[in-house]
Amino acid sequence: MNLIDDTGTKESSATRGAYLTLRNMILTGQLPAGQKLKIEQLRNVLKTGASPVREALSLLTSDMLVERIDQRGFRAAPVSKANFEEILSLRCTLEDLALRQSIAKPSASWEERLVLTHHHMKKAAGQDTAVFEEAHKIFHMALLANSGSPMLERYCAQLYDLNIRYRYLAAASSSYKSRDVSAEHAEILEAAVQHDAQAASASLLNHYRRTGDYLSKSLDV
Amino acid sequence: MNLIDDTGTKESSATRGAYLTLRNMILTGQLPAGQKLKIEQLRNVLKTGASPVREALSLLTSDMLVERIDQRGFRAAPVSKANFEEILSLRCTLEDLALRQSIAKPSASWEERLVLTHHHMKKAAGQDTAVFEEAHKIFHMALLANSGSPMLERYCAQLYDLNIRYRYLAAASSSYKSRDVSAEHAEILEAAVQHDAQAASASLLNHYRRTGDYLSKSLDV
DNA sequence: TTGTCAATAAATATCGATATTTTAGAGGAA
DNA sequence: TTCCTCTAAAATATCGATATTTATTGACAA
Repeated sequence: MNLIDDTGTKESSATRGAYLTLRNMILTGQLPAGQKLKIEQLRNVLKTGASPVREALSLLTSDMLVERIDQRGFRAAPVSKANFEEILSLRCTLEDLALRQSIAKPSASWEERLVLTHHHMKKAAGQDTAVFEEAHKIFHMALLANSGSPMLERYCAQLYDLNIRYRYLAAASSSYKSRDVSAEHAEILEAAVQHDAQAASASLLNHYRRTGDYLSKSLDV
Repeated sequence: MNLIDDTGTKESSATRGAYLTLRNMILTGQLPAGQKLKIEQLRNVLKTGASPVREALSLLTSDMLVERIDQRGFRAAPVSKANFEEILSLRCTLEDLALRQSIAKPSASWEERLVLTHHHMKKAAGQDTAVFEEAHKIFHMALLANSGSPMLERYCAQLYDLNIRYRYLAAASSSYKSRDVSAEHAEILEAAVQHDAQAASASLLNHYRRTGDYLSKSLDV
């Protein structure tokens, strides 16, 4: 969950620490797509034994961030335009569903959380990319958090992360310039607290598709 | 994939063997829901070291068949009526989508595969439960296999497995008597090869929901 | 030059042992 | 009794070493 936690608090376990660090490295592109992930090499980077590393890689396999090739080790999952478009399309379907379910039986505490996380995200806007990304994810997940379907939310979170990876990828290329999306966020929030499922869903999908087009272009280059 | 493969061919790796065996044991209820999964105990059952066992359990975590409690080991994922209904609902949404996408741009080889797997399933009807279950899954996954979205298919396969677990659970209880579903299968196949997305989807969802009601009742007892 | 095969090097997968953490239970004080 | 606290037992998490498997290199034959 916490994107930047290497030194800070005492890691609960070596495996969990390795998992979080590796995941972060793959999402941000520090470990490039397709790269071979050698145990010995990662042992040095993470300063831990082979078992935690292997376990962390196994966990990342189910997040679809790492591929396991039997008897031949692990590699960072490859990226492609087709994969990106698949993620975008699935995300639109599943988040639309989760958002509508969340709005269908709204609760006061959920709405309060929405307002709060939106506020945090706005405050984080000026800061470091990683800090904003974290707040951005929390806001978007909060939108879906009242769906009553934990598995659906899990799928959405997974797809969200996979998408982030493409954002970092585009940011590294020159053609991508981050656009201002704060108005779009405000629009989604407003519709959600008004319990207007139709408008909320439309704003959310518009938000994703516009970013998607943007990223898609930078993948062509 | 192969539900019954303990002794047969040389296991490619200890981890993979442990993964397949454990998965099967959880799906069929040999390892009851919620049960603590002790490494030492599984080591004896699987006749392998602690590392492969731990890795297999990590992989099963992402299949949502095993829960990991940090520093406190693993346990078989619990079952509940709410969880069952969530699976059913998600399954209907996602398989509906995948089936429609498959039919949207049909290919000859896909249709041939449908007919073939349906035939195999019919032949397996009289045989052992495990054999039929395997064929049944292959037929249902074949229906979705032309969606062009590997991730969507993966989610569907995952949800399918989670559902199987409840079928075994119900079979163990007295109130559940397996009903005849061959007519329903034939109906789905027919609509699919006719490229009638509307009818195929309706039949598929009907098939799932009827089984769902059936299972749901047996969970009440 | 190209292709094949054997020997070597590298990397993975696995094991056995150990340190650390959690759980269970006994004993005692309020 | 009920609630702590402390200790012993059990189980997890992790390490270091080894066996297996895969990849690489270089010699030799076509």
